[in-house]
Amino acid sequence: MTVSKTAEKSSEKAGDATKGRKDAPEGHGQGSAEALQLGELSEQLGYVLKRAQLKVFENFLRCMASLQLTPAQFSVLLLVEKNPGRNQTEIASTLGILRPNFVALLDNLESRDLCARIRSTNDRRSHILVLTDKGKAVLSRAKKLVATKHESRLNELLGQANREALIEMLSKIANEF
Amino acid sequence: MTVSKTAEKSSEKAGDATKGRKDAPEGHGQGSAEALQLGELSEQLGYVLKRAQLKVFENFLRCMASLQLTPAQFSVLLLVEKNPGRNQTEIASTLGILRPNFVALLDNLESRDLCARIRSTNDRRSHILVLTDKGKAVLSRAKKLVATKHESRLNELLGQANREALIEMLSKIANEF
DNA sequence: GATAATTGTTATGGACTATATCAAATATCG
DNA sequence: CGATATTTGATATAGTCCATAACAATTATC
Repeated sequence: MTVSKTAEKSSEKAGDATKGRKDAPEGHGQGSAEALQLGELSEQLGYVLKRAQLKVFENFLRCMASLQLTPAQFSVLLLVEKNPGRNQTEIASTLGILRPNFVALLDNLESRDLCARIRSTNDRRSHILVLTDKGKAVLSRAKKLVATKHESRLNELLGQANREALIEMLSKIANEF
Repeated sequence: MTVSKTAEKSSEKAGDATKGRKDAPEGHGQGSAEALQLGELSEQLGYVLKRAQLKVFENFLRCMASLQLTPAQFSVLLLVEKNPGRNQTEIASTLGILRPNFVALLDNLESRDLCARIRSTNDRRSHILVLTDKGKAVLSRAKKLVATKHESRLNELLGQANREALIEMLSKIANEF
C-alpha cells in the first residue's frame, strides 16, 4: 500500500487574502500585508483534521441537498437499517449521541416518515427503531448519492488505495487514541 | 512513502457492547441484545473523520490541561507568533474564525496576558496582535507538551511515516475538497 | 414488595457558529 | 475638498451541537 505525495498547495482557504502590499514606513509594528505563514500549524494534526472534517461535512450536505439528510441523520438511518429492532439507547450510544439529544433527531426522522418508534412488547419502556418503507427508499438513494458524488470525489483526489489507507488510519485513531 | 496496514480492530468504540446474546423467543421485534453492527458506517469518511477529530481534540485538551489552552487558542498563539504585527481580521480569517467570534477568544488570551492588542499607527481602526513575553513562554511550553504527549502518541500509533502521510492527505482534503 | 436501575423525555446551560448592525476610521471618487 | 462607500473591531442575537439534571413509567433486584 503506497501513498503518493501530492499536497503541494501552499494552503490558502478562508477569506481572500491576495490584494496588494503597502510598504508603509513601518510607523510602529505592522509587519506588512499579505499571505500569512501557517508555519507549524499545517503540521498540527488537530488543526488539519478539523479543517478536513468541516470540508467533508460541507460536501456531504451539498451532495445530500435533494434528500435533506445531515451526516448525523444519515448515520442513524444506516445504523437502524443494519440493526433493526434496537432501541433508542442502543442506537444513540453506538453513534456517540447522548440519549437526550437523540430525541429531537428521531422526532425529525419520524415526522418525515423515514423511521418509526415501536413500543417493545418485551420491555414497555423502550422504543424499538425501524426504517419505514420510505426510509429504506430514501436511504437507498442516499447511499447512491454518497457513492456517486461524495466518496468518488475523494477517490479522484487521493486515489482508491490512499482513500482506504486514510480511513484505516482514522479508524485507528478513533478507536485507540 | 508507504502505509503499513495495521487497523485490524473490528472497531468497537462508544459504550461497552460485548457481553452475551439472549435468544429470547422474539416477542415482537426485539432483534436480540448485544454488539451493534456498524456496517457501512465504518467506511464512511465523514463518520470516521469526525470520530477521530473528537478523540484528537480530547487528547489535546488533556495534554494541555496544565496550560489551559484549547486547540483554537493554541492555533491563535502559533499564528500570531509566526506572523506578529497582523491585525485581528487577518489572523481570524486565516484560521477560519469569524471576526465577531474572534473577539471573545482574544479577550480571553489578552486577559491572561498571553497576547496583546496594539492600536496600529498606520490604520487606527485595526489592532495589531503580538504575543507577550508570557505568551511566548507559554506557547513554548505548549509546543513541548504537544510534541511530547500529543504528537508522539500518534507516532507510536501509526508510525512516523504514516503520520506524515495522514497529515498530507488531510491537508489535501482541507484545501481541495 | 420496597428499593434500585433503566428508558425515553423535558428542561436547561454551555460552547461554537453565523448574521446583522454599529461607530470609528479609512478609502474612493466625483 | 467632500460625499459616499468600505473596512475594522465590537455588540447583540439566533441557531446548532453537546452535556447534565431531573422526571414518570417501567422493569430489575433483593
